[in-house]
Amino acid sequence: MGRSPCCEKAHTNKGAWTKEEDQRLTDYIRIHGEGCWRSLPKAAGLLRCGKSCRLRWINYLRPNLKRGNFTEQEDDLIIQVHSLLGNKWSLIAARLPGRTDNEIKNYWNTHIKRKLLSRGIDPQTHRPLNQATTNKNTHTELDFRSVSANPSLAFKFNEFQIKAKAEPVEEGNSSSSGMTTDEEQQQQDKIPSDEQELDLELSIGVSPFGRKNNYTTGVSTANSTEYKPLFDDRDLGFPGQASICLCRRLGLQTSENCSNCRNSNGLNRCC
DNA sequence: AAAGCAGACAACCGCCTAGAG
DNA sequence: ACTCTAGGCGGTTGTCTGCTT
Repeated sequence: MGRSPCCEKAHTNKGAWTKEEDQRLTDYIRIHGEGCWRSLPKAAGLLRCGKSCRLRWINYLRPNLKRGNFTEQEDDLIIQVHSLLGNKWSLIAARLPGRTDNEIKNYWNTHIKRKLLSRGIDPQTHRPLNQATTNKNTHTELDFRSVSANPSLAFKFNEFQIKAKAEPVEEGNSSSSGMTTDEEQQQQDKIPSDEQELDLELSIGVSPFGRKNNYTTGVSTANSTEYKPLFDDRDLGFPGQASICLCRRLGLQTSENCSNCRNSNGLNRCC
């Protein structure tokens, strides 16, 4: 038995949206708000799939979207957060107000990938290209889905605060990169200093605050490890959006340019 | 001026998860 | 405990646009 289609495909428009469709969707959401995407097209008089409406709204019609070129600062932030989270576009987008996950994903694939390659850096591992083939799994990409879906894994994260970069998540002695500990150490020793700056000590654990989907970061210093929620939708103006504030941890000395670090009074609130 | 090509990005597809029943 | 559904996400595709030949 196959998967049931998300909508009646025979009577839905596909392809580019017309101005009239945009207007209908915008008007409807202004009056009724977001949500119930499945029934929205019919209610709004649109011959579109609910998913398509949601995507159009989120990626194009939603207010406060920032259009236009990415700044150098945004570039750097994307690269650094990507080095921590991997292809978690929605999480990366949560750090760039006004940018969408789709926009960042496209920008990554068309600009940043090339930029990194031209610098001799592997876009997936964030390591020098000549190391990329032997060191593919040693970056700090975190599989949040597997953590949340696997209670025993979640327990491990909670109990032991496993360091994502330094130790494999699976039990046993197999290294994720297929190298021995000594070989991995040798690879680490070869990494140029500027690369190592990106290798923040990142540990994660299930949120001690008991909020759903609040994964935490642990930032180790010489004396202690500080754990903070990675995202808390209360920190943002729009509920449901995830927030990760890493600006200090990513090396920014001030939070002046991080809108998520400032409250409505312009005061620093989370760094 | 026209054809071919590459880049950019909007939109779609299919999978996954959470929550309701 | 199980099934079903809606929403969300990441990967991929399609189309448009601008540049080069």
